[in-house]
Amino acid sequence: MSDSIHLKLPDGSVKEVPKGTTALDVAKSISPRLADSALAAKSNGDLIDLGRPLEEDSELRILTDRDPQALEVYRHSSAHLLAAAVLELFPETKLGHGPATENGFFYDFHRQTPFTPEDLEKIEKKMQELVQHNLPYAREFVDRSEGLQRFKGEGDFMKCHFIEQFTKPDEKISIYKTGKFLDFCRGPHLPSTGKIKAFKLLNIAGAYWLGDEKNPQLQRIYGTSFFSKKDLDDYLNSIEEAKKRDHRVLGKQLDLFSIQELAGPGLIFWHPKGGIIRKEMEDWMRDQYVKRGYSLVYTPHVMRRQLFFTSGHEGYYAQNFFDFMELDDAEYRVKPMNCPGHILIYKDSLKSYRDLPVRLGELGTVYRYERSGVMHGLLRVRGFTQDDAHIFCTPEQIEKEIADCVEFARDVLKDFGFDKFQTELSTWDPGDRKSFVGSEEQWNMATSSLESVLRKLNIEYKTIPGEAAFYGPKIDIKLVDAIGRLWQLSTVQFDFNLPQRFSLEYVAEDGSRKQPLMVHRALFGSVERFFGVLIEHYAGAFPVWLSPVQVAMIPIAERHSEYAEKVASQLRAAGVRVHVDSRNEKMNSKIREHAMQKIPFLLVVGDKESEADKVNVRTRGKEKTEDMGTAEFVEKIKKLIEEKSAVL
RNA sequence: GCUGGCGUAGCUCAGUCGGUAGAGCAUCGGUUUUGUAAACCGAGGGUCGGGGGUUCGAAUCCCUUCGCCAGCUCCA
Repeated sequence: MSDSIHLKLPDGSVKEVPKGTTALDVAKSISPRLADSALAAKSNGDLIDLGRPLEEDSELRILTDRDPQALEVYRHSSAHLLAAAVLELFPETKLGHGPATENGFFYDFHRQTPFTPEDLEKIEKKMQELVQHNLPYAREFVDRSEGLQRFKGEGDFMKCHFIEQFTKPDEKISIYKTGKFLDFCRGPHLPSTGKIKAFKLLNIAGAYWLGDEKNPQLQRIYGTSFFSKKDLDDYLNSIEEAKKRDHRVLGKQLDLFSIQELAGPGLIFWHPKGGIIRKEMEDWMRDQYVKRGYSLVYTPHVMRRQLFFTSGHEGYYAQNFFDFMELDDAEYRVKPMNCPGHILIYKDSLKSYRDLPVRLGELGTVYRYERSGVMHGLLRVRGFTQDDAHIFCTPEQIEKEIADCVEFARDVLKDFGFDKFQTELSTWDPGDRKSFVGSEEQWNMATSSLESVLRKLNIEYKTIPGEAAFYGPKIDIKLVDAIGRLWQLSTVQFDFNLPQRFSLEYVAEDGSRKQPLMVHRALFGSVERFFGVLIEHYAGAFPVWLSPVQVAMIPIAERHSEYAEKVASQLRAAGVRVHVDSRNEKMNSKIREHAMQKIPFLLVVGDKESEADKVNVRTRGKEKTEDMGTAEFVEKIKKLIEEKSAVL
């Protein structure tokens, strides 16, 4: 039995130290500077407190503010700091839990009277004070029963729940203490509150206890913290930047769409300018349908309720429907999905294997009841149009069909200006038969064909077990927008359910009747949602081909209007959307206005231009204007539109 | 749906202690005819989200309802 242990450091060196040495001791022995900047440590890959005595040989790494992993510890400690400050100010508060999150941290509190925004300021001030006091995050181990008793005595029912949930009866439990605040917590934490340099409380929100809406709601306080004031400011700025891209704000400023209180929430009015963008999106999609061998169909918006009993949707999604209506002694409903309609078209005639694959596509508008609190601009609505298609094919055809769908999806995203994606394969949970229909063979076949497609296309993907639709596995493609946010839009899904429920058939080569496989896919996802993402991605500065107004003509004085009209008609003849602004306003004011409308090209014309058949081009985002022959500009913009160029 | 916040002119917002509503931009009329991001003068515009209540009197206080925002829950 040796009293010393060996610690291997990241530079490869090995230190022999007495048992019980802490990571902080090691840091001190390396340099006082390191000891000062150390925040936590990693021992054999596990995050630990700097002050934790080391008992055995291990690989040790001291974490400072250069390690992203230290930030998680830092934020977790920030959450404890928040809780400590709340207890100082509001001692009667009961505590839930307070983890680090992707962008900060939160802590859940239970309290009779909810926190107000003024409370938030007070709490933040108190946190500042506790940082000044440089309180240690002290860890101790107590007997489970003792710990339970202590929390029970304080009425901390949530802490008791966590102890009972996460520890076994004979275990010692880990407690962290910061000032008056005691937490059942496995850590690790910073050595003391003084290490926290930059934090801000952001907002207060409700959150269900244990995430279950049947439980009472807690008060959740959100905050964030960073290693430096500068990082914090950068983050707060980036929130401000994201706000400027908000499609609801831009939709108003650029007059793209609206939602009308009188008409109802979650229902979109496409204004003329948004309508042009929608037309471009739809034209693109319909052209692609035709090019890729899809057939375009249209199905009714209101259909007999019986259809949805047959499809099974009545049972599974009744809570997501708009209520049905009665007409002539029958019940009808607005469609919440397009699949049953397409199936009726498929079934209307007997199909031969020679007819397959049948690909039926529709820009189909559906209505779904979303709970009142979940609507969000264009991204979560009650009425929307899916670029929906259903493919019916033989087992031999399935892989190619899926591969084509995935490539189609990538082409959509690319043409609309997205070049980064993440792909996910959602599979079933064989243990959860209640949530998934179909046999094990069906699931295995379907999942392996999806996998094989992704492999053949050389697409990296994440598998997410248990996330499949109840009727089959699916491939989801998430796009990454201009500021790095992820959006779920495209989906390619297997469906075992509907072919069975509707007894779909085709006649095989040998004359027997077989059931076709069915693929359900939507690439924009919903036209509304895709539009919302486009607005945010481009911050309203659309590529020329999508811009509602592509060129604004600005005659300098009234006498130049005629020439402006002449240029405009040349542009219109070339298929360009051009607006001539002949208002009695200063040129400067017109430039300002149209620049704020993010119009790609402003053409100023005066005496110089009209005499030489030229235009003065002011390009969005560019400081300098340039003189150009009219014909030259027409060719330039034609080319940009044709190429769907994202740059001007 | 839940917790909290918020609804004032077309838009962005001010409005003190409860005393009958105001600015800028936009709109309309006029003047001006302009060289690269806001010309000047004038006018009109409000059941203060809706309904009810308290009060001599309500944008302001209370109740209720609709909508919006943040988050939770949900998202086939």
